[in-house]
Amino acid sequence: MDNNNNNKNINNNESNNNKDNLCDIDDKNKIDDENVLYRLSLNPNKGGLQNVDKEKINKIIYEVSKGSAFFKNAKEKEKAHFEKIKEIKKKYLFLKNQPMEYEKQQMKNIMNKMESDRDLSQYIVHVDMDAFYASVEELDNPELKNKPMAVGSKSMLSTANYEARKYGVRSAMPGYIALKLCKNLIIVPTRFERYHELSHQIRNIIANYDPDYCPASIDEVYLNITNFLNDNPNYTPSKVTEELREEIYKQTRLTASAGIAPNICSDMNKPNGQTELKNCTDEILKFLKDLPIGKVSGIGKVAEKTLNELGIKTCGELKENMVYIKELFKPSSYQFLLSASLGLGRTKIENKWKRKSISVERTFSNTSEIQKLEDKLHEISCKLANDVKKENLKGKSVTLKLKTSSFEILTRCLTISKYIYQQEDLYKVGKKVKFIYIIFF
Amino acid sequence: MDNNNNNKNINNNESNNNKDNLCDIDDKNKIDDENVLYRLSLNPNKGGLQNVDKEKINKIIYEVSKGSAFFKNAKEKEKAHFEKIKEIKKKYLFLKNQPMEYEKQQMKNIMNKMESDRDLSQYIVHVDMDAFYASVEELDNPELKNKPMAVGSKSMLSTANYEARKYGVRSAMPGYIALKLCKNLIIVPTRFERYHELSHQIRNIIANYDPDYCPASIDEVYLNITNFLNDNPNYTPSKVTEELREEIYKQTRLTASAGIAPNICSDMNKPNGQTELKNCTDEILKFLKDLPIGKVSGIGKVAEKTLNELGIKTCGELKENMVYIKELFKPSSYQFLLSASLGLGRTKIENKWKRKSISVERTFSNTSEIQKLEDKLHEISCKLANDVKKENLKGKSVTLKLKTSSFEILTRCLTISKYIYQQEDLYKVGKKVKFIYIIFF
DNA sequence: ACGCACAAC
DNA sequence: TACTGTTGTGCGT
DNA sequence: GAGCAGACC
DNA sequence: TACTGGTCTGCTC
Ligand SMILES: Nc1ncnc2c1ncn2[C@H]1C[C@H](O)[C@@H](COP(=O)(O)OP(=O)(O)OP(=O)(O)O)O1
Ligand SMILES: Nc1ncnc2c1ncn2[C@H]1C[C@H](O)[C@@H](COP(=O)(O)OP(=O)(O)OP(=O)(O)O)O1
Ligand SMILES: [Mg+2]
Ligand SMILES: [Mg+2]
Ligand SMILES: [Mg+2]
Ligand SMILES: [Mg+2]
Repeated sequence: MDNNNNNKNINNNESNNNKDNLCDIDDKNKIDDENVLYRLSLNPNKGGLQNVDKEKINKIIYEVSKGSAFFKNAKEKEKAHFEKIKEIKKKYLFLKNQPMEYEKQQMKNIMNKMESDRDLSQYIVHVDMDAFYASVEELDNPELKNKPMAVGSKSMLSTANYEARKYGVRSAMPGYIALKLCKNLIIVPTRFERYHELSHQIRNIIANYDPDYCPASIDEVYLNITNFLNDNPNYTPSKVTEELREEIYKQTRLTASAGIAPNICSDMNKPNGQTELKNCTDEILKFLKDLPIGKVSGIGKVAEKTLNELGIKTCGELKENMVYIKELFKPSSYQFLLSASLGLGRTKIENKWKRKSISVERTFSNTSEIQKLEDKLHEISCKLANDVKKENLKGKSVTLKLKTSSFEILTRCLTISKYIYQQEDLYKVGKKVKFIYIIFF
Repeated sequence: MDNNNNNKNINNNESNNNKDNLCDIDDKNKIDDENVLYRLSLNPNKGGLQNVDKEKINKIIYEVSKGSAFFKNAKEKEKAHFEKIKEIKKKYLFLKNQPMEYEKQQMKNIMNKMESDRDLSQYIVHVDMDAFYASVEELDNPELKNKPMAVGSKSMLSTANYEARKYGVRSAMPGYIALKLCKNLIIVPTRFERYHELSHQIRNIIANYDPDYCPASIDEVYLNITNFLNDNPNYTPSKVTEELREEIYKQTRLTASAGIAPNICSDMNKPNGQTELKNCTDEILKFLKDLPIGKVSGIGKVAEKTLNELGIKTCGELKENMVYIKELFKPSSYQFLLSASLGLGRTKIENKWKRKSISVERTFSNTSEIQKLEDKLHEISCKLANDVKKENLKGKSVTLKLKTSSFEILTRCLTISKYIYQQEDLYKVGKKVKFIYIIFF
């Protein structure tokens, strides 16, 4: 499920790939390892605790990662992104030297219009469970409590409890690296069914406050408590949220955090906390003023770096620079950033989620044996057919994804005339797809 | 060594690949297996005996081969060739309906000119050893005599003795197929050094008759006995040739056959025979009249089929059709066919052979493991470096050849700035070369 | 329609 | 020894 | 310069 | 079970 469809790709700028022959001599197309590191876990803006020794942790991560194929791939990606940034910067510097008086006035008008359209009538709450998988594991095995623990395997962790986060252990961190950061880390295997069970339980609780709640992921929900507040005049938004979280805790012994605000960080007071942003423009803008842009959901590490390179580090700075952003980014990205800079989250919650795709993927150790690849194709086609059957689905576009040992990701897609759903058909279409592979280099 | 540089590729016609959208409805692009078989050994025009049960042999070959990857490949090749033939035929039919009076007169003039330029003053002899490798093996192991025997392995035979040829066993036939044709066939492994030894011995004998003899391959030589005849007036060309063959036999106990004629089949009287074509236009043309075109060195199975499809089966017919051939084939092919139709072989023998390329190739069982391919690359680079060293060579263009399990042949070439010759360099360049490979289909 | 880079959890 | 798996977005071609 | 089909032994 | 290995030519792009 993915009801988080706000803006999954805002990295769309106007750098038209005019590879300029005239370019700085000492540019040299080299990317320092340091500039790659930000892609390898530990973004302080994203999930995790603050008070950790960032320097030390990054050093360890770097020592473990450097030279690896994964690191090399990150470096390649970084190099490509660096080129894009160069283009944007150039345009930005040019624009900065323009008066842009008309555009500035225009931007003011746009913002004023949006401001006047701001819907302050709705009370939206965003609830997100704390260290969800890890907390469920602690629930089922209390011995794990107060010990650094993470869910996943030595290859990859899904999440870590807050004890482990003190050491820098995070979601999407390989377990063997996490162990370097915290040698006492306990790694427990994933049990999806159990997490889904509790996820349902939690949603049922939330339904009492808004039957039209909108699940955003396995551990989070958006709900609109405006109706509830009208029906229960003695409640305040904060009180509703407290009660809701308390109710979750009572029934599941799991803690949740919440944000009372349109689309604004519910993780300000994590874990087991909540933050209210009054439905009031001034307070929202004050909150945003110094909020690092990377905190905004939809701005990932790449977009964050792009903006940082333009000198934009906070949402306040973003707002100030929207005149330029309008010129530098494609319309949809600009629109998203504009909304973000004004703190305009959705005030309408829709829960009519309809699946658009279904997929199975497996990572396996490097091989050059076609037979092994075919075996894998068979394996995933079986699982996929099974999953498809469960939901009575059918599809007519099949994408085969291949990740090389250098972490390059290739996809090949084939759209066929009739809908299919059976394993044999999926496998057959998968086999039809061709990957071009280069031998030797 | 290859001093046989007459015409190694005459399959160059004027079919400009105009793939016509308008084409016979029942054409269907299908090639019957029967039309593929001619590519799989047993071309009666080429080496071998005549009086064999061609039908039966072809049936056995077909039964063993059909369905194999090799056969499928031959079929693909045939399909492509079929398209070419279609184009040529279409043009041919068009031309046949033209008066072509000017062209016919022009052709007569050309032929008359060539005829008057014909050099009948030189006596050229072409000596070719009988079943060379096999005869050497019989020489060294007389037990093999009078038994069907071939040289090579179960995978591939280089040649067969005349006893084996009665069963249809031929050069370039896989040993395991040959065994189906002749279950008592003895297959002995190849011993190149030994054949080369005898080859030298034979050449030394020939040098007595023409010190400027020209080796055309390991077992054959062109020599010009004109000087010898002048110096020894009591000899006739036939007598010289007989003496020469007798001398070879005396000194090596190996039989040779010979043709006394400019470039005309020395295998008319194989084995252990000789044929003289008088230096006289009429006799030459009479000989050519009914000679199947496939007998001509330079006309392989593909060119033979092309011509056959035009109704041209003999050199006589070829001569009659040269007006059309001139239009249908590219200049160099036309030139070659014209000379062939008139029986104009080279009357100048050159022995200034200079190597143009040197290569090593190995066939191995199918693999999709890069490591194995790299190992093979290493192996052949070692052998190549060794061979290169022996002749003190160096080169700056490296071609890597890859044969797939479906017998598709791919080559990739890389020309570098400086000359190389060491194994390490050869290997390195080989590794630089890239093959594009398609996974799954 | 396809392939890619990014994003979130 | 070892860097996930699922869903979705927007853009360029 | 590069890649392919065809040829010969 | 299994369809070679070495050298060269001409065409096309
Ligand atoms: N990169 C990932 N890969 C796989 N599973 C993930 C990943 N990130 C998160 N998950 C899973 C495990 C998490 O417990 C669950 C919810 O994610 P999320 O809410 O972002 O973090 P969390 O609930 O573990 O901690 P937090 O207290 O920060 O919310 O989704
Ligand atoms: N296709 C081949 N592959 C590898 N080696 C070959 C091939 N054809 C011939 N040879 C080798 C083995 C032969 O004995 C030698 C001389 O070839 P060639 O003169 O054509 O046949 P031959 O000498 O075996 O019989 P013939 O009596 O017909 O001349 O070259
Ligand atoms: Mg959470
Ligand atoms: Mg979450
Ligand atoms: Mg011979
Ligand atoms: Mg020969």
